[in-house]
Amino acid sequence: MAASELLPGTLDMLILDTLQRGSLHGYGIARQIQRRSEEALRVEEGSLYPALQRILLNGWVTAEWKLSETKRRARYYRLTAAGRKQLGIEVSAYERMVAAIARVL
Amino acid sequence: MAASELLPGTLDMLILDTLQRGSLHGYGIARQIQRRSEEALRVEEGSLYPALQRILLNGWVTAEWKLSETKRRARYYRLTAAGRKQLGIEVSAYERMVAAIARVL
DNA sequence: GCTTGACACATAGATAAACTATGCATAGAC
DNA sequence: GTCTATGCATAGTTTATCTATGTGTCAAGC
Repeated sequence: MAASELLPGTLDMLILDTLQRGSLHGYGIARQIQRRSEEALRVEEGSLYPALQRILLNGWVTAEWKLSETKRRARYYRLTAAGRKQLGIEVSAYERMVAAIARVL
Repeated sequence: MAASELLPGTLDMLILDTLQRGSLHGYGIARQIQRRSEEALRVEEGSLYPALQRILLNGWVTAEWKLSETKRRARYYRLTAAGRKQLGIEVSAYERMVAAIARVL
C-alpha cells in the first residue's frame, strides 16, 4: 500500500460519481478526479482503463466513440440507471466503512 | 470489492492502532476491531494472520508466546517504536485520502 | 520539417491485499 | 461426548492497482 495514489476499492465509485455529472471520456474522468481532489488523488491509466472495462461489462455505463473538444477520437461513457443505483450502493458502503474506522481510531 | 468486510488498505493501520492501546494476541485484535467498530468491520482470519506476519517482518511489532486469559497458548504482539511511527504515517495518509474523496463526492 | 508535450486509448505483466477453505488444537459448558 | 468459543496458521484463489509499454493525434515552438 503505502505510496498508493488512491484508496484501494474506491476507484469505481469515483468514476461513477464523476459520470453522474455528465458523460465524459476516460482521460477527462481522470483529470476531473485529480482536479476535484485538489491533486491529492491521481488515477493511473493502467488502473483507469481496466476499471472502465469492468464498469462497462457490468452495465453501469454505456460507451460511445466521438470526437473530443480537442478533435481527437475519444470514448465517451454515460451512466446508466443501473450505474446510478450502483453508485448509491458504493457510496453508502464507503461511508459506512469510513464511519466504522473513525469509531475504531 | 462490493461485499468486503473491510476497506482495503486499512487493515495494517487498524491492527497497529489496536496494539497502540496495549499488547494483544491476534484473535483479540480481531475481536477488538469488530467491537470498537460496533460490528461494522470484520477481520477474517485469512486476512489477519498474514497481515500480522507482514507487520512482524517489517519490524513494526514484536511477538511473544504466552498463555491467554483463557489459558490457551497465544501469540502476543507489541508495538515497536518503528510501528508507532508507521501508524502515524498510515493514519495521516488515510486521512488525506478520505478528505480528498470527500472533496470529490 | 522536427521535436516536445498534452491528449487519448489499451493491454501485458507484476505485485499485493484480501478472501475462502482447510487444518490443528484446547477449554468450558451442556 | 459434543458443541461453541478461543486460538494459530497456510494454501490457493480472486481482484485491484501499479509499472511498463505500445499506438496514434494535435498544437506549439524551433
